[in-house]
Parts: sequence; structure tokens; C-alpha cells
Amino acid sequence: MTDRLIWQRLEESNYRLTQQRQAILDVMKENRGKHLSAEDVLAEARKKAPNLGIATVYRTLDKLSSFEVLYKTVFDEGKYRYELCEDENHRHHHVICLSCGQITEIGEDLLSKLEKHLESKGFEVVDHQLIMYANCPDCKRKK
Amino acid sequence: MTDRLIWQRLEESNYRLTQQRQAILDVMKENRGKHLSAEDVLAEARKKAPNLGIATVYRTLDKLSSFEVLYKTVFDEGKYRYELCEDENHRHHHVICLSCGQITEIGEDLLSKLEKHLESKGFEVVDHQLIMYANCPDCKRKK
DNA sequence: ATGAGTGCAAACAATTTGCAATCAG
DNA sequence: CTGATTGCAAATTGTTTGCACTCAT
Repeated sequence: MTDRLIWQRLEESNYRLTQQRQAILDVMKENRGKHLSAEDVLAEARKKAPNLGIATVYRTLDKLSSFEVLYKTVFDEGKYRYELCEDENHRHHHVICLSCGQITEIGEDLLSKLEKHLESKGFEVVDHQLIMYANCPDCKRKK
Repeated sequence: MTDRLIWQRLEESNYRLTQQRQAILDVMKENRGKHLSAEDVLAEARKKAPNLGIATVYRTLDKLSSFEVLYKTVFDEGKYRYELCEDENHRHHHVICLSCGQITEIGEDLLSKLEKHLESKGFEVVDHQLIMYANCPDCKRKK
């Protein structure tokens, strides 16, 4: 997602860009493609805004998610993770390595067939999320 | 999943089948295809084992998941839901209605193409989970 | 100055753990 | 008997909220 587009989303929403929010947004931009927990973000963002509180982190991440600047996702570990949006409307698809926990993106969107099938049954598909559980190349090699 | 197979999994694991565990397992069998939270299971199972505690429910659900008798899944609401396994190795795929929250199963497995792609990149795919966000036929109609 | 935004601490929700009492083999 | 299992309550974890204070306009 481009800076221009992020800006546009924030402006549309009349969202005041304070130091804390700037710091959090910077962290998210520096970690494109990674899936950070609120604690991860807090730790990183405190380097720029030392007395940032966890409540502000949650409030900001939730707001940014509602503006579609961030994705808010939950994996099997049961806590939320946030990531800068890459395209306009869709969530990403992920591969989670069962050995090391590394999370990789799946770039392709190979789900249109399935989507069509559901639509033929009367559903209106809005979004989807695919998670593959795998051993990543490194871990596969080590075994 | 057949009773026979469930039994087999429990025996393999040397798992003592107490009244409480029996009650919980019964609830899961009576709710095939549904995704129950720990509280849901507690409420149902207490009809059979009245002073069942929530801790036992969690302990049992986790054990049964680790024996591959149950799936343990987390949706965006951020809490765990459990469901009787249907086949041997794979999770199910779900459609979540964005209006009413109804969760429907996707029976088909249309993901083999993607799986092959990942394998060609060196991953060893073990399992996968697909969640579609949609408006279900009823809600679509109401709009 | 005024309302939006903050940090802190307390509240909450879901889950886990410690422990003494109980149960099954 | 003996170790596994239980229910309860307390502890933990991740997240949310209330509130007095602070900041940006």
C-alpha cells in the first residue's frame, strides 16, 4: 500500500495524526508483510515514542484496521496480529510453518473457482482468508 | 467421524473415559458440523454431568484436539471453537456470514492446485484452512 | 479554550494452573 | 492403594474501558 493511499484513507476519516499514531504507522510500514502482535508494535514503537501505552496501540491498530489501512487477523495461537494492507479489498493468504512458526504470504489468488461456486448457491462472497499449514523449505530440509 | 475411529484414537492414547469426558464427547457428537465454544460445551454437557467445571472442559477439548478427534479453530472473534473431526487429516473450510455470523461448511476441496504450487517452491503442505467471508443466501435476500 | 487523544490503572473475557479432594482400576 | 482426574478458585494473557490529564488546533 502506497503512502499516498494511506494518507487518503486517513484524511477521508478525519483522523488526526499524532506522534504516537505516526510512530505506530511507521512501525507497520517498516514491517510490510509481517504480522505483528500489539505487543510487538508497542516494543518497536516505543523506540520512537518512549512512553507510549498499550491502550493507545490497541486503539490505533483498531482504528487503522477500520480504515482499511491494516489487516487484523487471528491465527491459531488465538491473538490478533496486524499487517499493512497491500491491495484494496482483500485479506492475504498465509502459509504457517508448523516447525518454526514462520508466516509467509501467498501471492496468488487461486480461489475464484470456489467463489463462483458459492455464488451459484446464493452466497455473496465479500472476502476470504486462506491459511496453509506447512513445513517451510528450511524446516523441511532440517528434518 | 465414526464412533469406531474415535474409540481407536482414544485407546491409542491410553485415555481414560470418565463420565465428564464422556459427556463432553457426547455433546460434540450431537453437534457434528457445528463450531462450539468452551462455554457452549459446558452448558450442554452440564445437562449430563451437572457439576462439570470449565477447566475440565478446556482440558478435555484440548486433549481431544491433540488426539485428532476434534478440530480446534479460531475465527476473527478471537476465541476457540471446537468441532468433531470429519475426515482423517484435514480441517474444514468455512463460510462466515458477515451479517448474521452463521458458519457454513465448504465441502469441496478445491485447493490442490495451490498446494502443488507451494510444494514446487519447497514447502511441505500439511493442512490448510480456508475462511470465506460472505453474506449468506438469507441475509443477501433481506438486503 | 475545546474536543480529541493520551497514559495509567482497573476491568474484562478467555484460558490456564495449583491444589486438595475424589475417582477408577 | 495409587496415580489420574476433577472442581474450585486464583492466576495469566490479551484486550478494553474509565478517567483525569495533555495536546493540537
